[in-house]
Amino acid sequence: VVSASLKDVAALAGVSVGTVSNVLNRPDRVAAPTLARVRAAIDELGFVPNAQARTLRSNRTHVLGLVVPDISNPFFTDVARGVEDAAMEAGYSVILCNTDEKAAREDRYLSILESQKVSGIIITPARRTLRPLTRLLENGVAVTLLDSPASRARVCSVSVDHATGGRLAADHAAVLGHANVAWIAGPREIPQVAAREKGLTTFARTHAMSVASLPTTSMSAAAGEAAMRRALSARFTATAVICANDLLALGAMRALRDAGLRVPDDISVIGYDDIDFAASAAVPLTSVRQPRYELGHAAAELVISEARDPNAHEHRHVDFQPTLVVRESTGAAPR
Amino acid sequence: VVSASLKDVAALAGVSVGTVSNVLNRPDRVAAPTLARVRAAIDELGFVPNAQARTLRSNRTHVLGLVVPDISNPFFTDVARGVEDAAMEAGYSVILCNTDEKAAREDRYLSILESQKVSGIIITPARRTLRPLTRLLENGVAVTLLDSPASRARVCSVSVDHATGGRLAADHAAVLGHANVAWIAGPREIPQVAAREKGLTTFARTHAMSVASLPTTSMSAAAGEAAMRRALSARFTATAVICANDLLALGAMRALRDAGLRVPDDISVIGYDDIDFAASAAVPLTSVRQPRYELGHAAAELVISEARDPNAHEHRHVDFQPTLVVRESTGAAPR
DNA sequence: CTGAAAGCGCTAACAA
DNA sequence: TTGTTAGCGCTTTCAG
Repeated sequence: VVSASLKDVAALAGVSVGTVSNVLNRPDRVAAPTLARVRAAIDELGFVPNAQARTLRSNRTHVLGLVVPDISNPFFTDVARGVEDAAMEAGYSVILCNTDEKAAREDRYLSILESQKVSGIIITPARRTLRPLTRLLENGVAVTLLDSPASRARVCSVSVDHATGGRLAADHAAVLGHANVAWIAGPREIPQVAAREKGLTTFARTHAMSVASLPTTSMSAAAGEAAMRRALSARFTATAVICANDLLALGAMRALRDAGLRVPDDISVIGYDDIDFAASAAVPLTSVRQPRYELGHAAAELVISEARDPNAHEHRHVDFQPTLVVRESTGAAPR
Repeated sequence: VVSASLKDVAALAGVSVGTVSNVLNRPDRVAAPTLARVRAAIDELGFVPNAQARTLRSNRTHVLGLVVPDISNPFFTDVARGVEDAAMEAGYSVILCNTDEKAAREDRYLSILESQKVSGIIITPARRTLRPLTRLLENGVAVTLLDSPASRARVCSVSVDHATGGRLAADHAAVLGHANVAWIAGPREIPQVAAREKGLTTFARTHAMSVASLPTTSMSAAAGEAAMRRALSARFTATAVICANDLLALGAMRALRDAGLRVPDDISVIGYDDIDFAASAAVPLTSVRQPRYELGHAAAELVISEARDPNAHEHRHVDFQPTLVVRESTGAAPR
């Protein structure tokens, strides 16, 4: 069996292919009776237009590429849902591309997306440059950057104000009376993390708060646990621990518990991201929330708007504000 | 700017388009010097073949559809990674479709996938029937079912032996001396959950273990916490709690902790899925592991193999075995 | 081994 | 309002 084509529909309805095409694309240009007849034929044959052929001729696909470092990270999963929903609302579909932060994988995927003639790409690039996207941009593919500090002159972007996020965490600790905090930092090469640290330390400098930085090599729970354990084994005077993400915080809480310290009575813990598991941790975690779904949704809207009308389009930069979600892992500083 | 076409390459290399096509698809049929010349031209122009046009003629895409109920669920996230990696290895890309278990969304996506002429679909259907896939199947689209009990006569499938999973959990509890266990059940309509329960109760019947079933309306941590709280407020004699998934287990542990019970000293807890957070919970969770990534990888391999050679293909059913991962949340029954 | 030419399903002029 | 027709970029016979 082979699926019905526009020609088959035309034959069955007793009209020309041009008319069927009009029924599909400009129904207003078609007389009512003809319209009805053609639509009946379409239903009868279960005709679904071939998107490839349509593209070939009209040079417009309804496909987007979403390129992220790691879809198993709950942050990107929720972003992906936002992208997908916005895309579906606009009649677009989404090709998912996972780079694992590997430049080679990214290149491979960009080439596939080019070959698929996607009309837009939403990307958190593996490098800090738009270089690999040059040819796509030249060919008129709409690109929106997702939470990336790469140059924004030629593209739209959506991002979160991570400096504010860092400040929010510090401010919350200050209000609770914590004057000595530890910062479980994550790798400093990650730009989002660097921004959070900046917000935190800037606040601390102007509020008589001392910050002990505990770097880690990854953003995992294991890394957080190890860092906390190491810190506890030396003299440790902080009464609050602020972490670069929730996984680090969950790990840190495990180390604290093993050391016999109670959260929040002995020590407060603050995370970042507000992943779903933050709420269901043994001690529900206070965290800085990023609007992940909204981030993805906005990115898709931007890229679709550019794809639809490249000429009228002006590049925009949407900056989301993080919010503090207070749960049980933070309390007043012990005296 | 518009991207280079095969014709441009042909002109630059001084050969015909047919020869360029051969360089792309059957390089062995081309003389070495010509090959070199054409490849140089390809590089110089940065030529990337147009997949749409290729499809139109050859009627073969290199695109798969992945249709899942909920990509925010870590289970499906990891499955998706498996699919994606297997697809990439074989030169395919993946369109991601999230149904939210809504029939209407599923229909919409299936129509998009048909229109995109994907060569294969991996799906956990929203209904228990293949009906919505009929036309796709008739048109020769390869379909593989993902952990679904829908009819398997006409398609490949991959699944996990959930009855064995239930038995593994029960057996582990029995070995530790637990004779009274509670089962936090989740919604019974979910077939995977029903199978787990069956494995559990079958084991219990033949091993003098009593099972108190605590149904919930969802699979969330909140539901697990509520169920546990409710159970504790009545007389509660179980020394181990087995949960239909890890989220329920994490919620249950929170309720236990609030009630002043220690895990595993006073009561043991077993989860299901072994999501990443199971390991980083406050008390690392003993859980029944499903090979999620492998499931996705295998599904993609099956569907690609069918897509590549539909005639030589025979439908296969790959059944994965779950394994028990023992962590700190289980211990000997208190006496 | 290479070239010429037909045609995949559709859209977009243009003509009627 | 509808029909006719020329391609979109590529693959694939079939000749040479």
